[in-house]
Amino acid sequence: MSNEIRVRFAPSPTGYLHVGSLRTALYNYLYARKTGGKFILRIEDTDQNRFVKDAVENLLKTLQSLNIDFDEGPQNGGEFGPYFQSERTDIYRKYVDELIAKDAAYPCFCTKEDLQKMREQQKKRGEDFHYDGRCRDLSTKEAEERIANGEKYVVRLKVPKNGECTFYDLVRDKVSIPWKMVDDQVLLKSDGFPTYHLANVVDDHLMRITHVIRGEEWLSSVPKHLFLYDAFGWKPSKMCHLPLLLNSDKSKLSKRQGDVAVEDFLKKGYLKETLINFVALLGWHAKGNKEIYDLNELIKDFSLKRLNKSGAVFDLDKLNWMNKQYLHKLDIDEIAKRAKTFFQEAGYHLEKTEHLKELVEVARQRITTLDEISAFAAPFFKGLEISENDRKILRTDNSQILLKFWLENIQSAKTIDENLINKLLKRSGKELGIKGKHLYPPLRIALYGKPHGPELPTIIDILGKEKVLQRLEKQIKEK
RNA sequence: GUCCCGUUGGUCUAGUGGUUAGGACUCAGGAUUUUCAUUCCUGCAGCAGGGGUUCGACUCCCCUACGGGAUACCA
Repeated sequence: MSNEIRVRFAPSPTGYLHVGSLRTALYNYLYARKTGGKFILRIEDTDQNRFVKDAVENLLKTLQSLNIDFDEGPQNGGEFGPYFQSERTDIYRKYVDELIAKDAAYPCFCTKEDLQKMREQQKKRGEDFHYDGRCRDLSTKEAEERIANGEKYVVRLKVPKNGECTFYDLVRDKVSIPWKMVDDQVLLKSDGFPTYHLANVVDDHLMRITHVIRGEEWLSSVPKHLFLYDAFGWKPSKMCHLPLLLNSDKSKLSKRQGDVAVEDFLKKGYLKETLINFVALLGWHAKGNKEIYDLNELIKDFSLKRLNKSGAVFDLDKLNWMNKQYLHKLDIDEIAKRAKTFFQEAGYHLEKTEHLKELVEVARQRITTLDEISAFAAPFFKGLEISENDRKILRTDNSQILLKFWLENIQSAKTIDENLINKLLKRSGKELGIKGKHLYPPLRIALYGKPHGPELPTIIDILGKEKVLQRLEKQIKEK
């Protein structure tokens, strides 16, 4: 049991699930499932200024809808809770005291104004900002007195002044960072909440996290964390820093350049299978050329050893291609079920379910995202919007003869099926001398509103006899 | 600025001390299809640059360039 792998996804609830976060969550999940370990969700809500209502609910809902589930976390509990950091402040307090006692941290009484002044002076001298350590060597007595007097304070990390911190990252191997680049970071804020650095280390230890798998933006904070582990006398988790997800200009993937929220992609009709598959391949790849993976296959093939080192551009073109793959591939009933939401949103109702299925089948071949299905299906539900150019085609003598012929024959037909339609198509050629581009486009325009689209038998079947007759009649009258 | 990390076609990537550097997306052309879509075929295009090490480097080492990240009482 003691060598069980335990990994965590530790988002801060800022309102929505970022696709980068999804990938981080996914890799953690895959690693846990691959190794038979545990996957833990921990909410990093230590910033009271960034509190967003319902953010946690949204997060859980989104992850759930992608079938990523946790072994421990806010919803299912676990023996290492609570899993909200905001409910663990007493714990952090205790460990901060321990750090101070061990001379690894110190109280700092500098105010925001003091820091601002410090910043300005350093800027004048052309230096970059760092805390100058003026409270670092206050005597214990003085510090205790000032605290007793009710002075506001924070607790800072007492980082070494010289040397460098060397560690091994599972993705990047050996990394060295000089201590002089590491600031006396605040660990405990004046509101009593911890900063990320403290909470993260304390919780990862207490929750027995064996592998920290997170974004590369944390790489340069690792020395602070290792310093804390060391001060506490704890064994650090293994570090694994993932390459970043990038905008097409190669900057860190951000909201400014398009959608980054998983829920937005879902709303737009990207399938969960696509999202999982696509994001999994941004920074990881198994040997070989396989690139369509379902969740189980990912679990089977996943390995931290095959993580990439360099950032990956989130390419919409390829996402679209992959979504089409899944639209074609997934079970038709499943697609139909999911399409219902979009039909409902558009206010479309089909009486016969077999027609729904038929419609979804032709639609899935021609759309990129599922939300396009309502526009694709519109001609079956609403009045047709025919372009002026297409109307001209309908008004030709040729078209009028053709439409009348079809109207009469369908009117008198007992059953209308593919067989009949094909016969009529042939007879149109033989008896009327109308074929090819004089045959198909006018019929399709009259019935579907556009010269391009599904096969005629399909259109006619979904429409039903009554609507077919109405539409043919209308174009004959409107000549 | 400083520190850290990275660099195989436009994008995602496979790959080896000796390969015609492989696949996918995109794009272009073609075939099939009544149309559209699908599918299939073909094509365009790549090891950032310079030094080493080596009989031989895309592959190992160093430098440069470029890109990104970090430099908060945010995570």
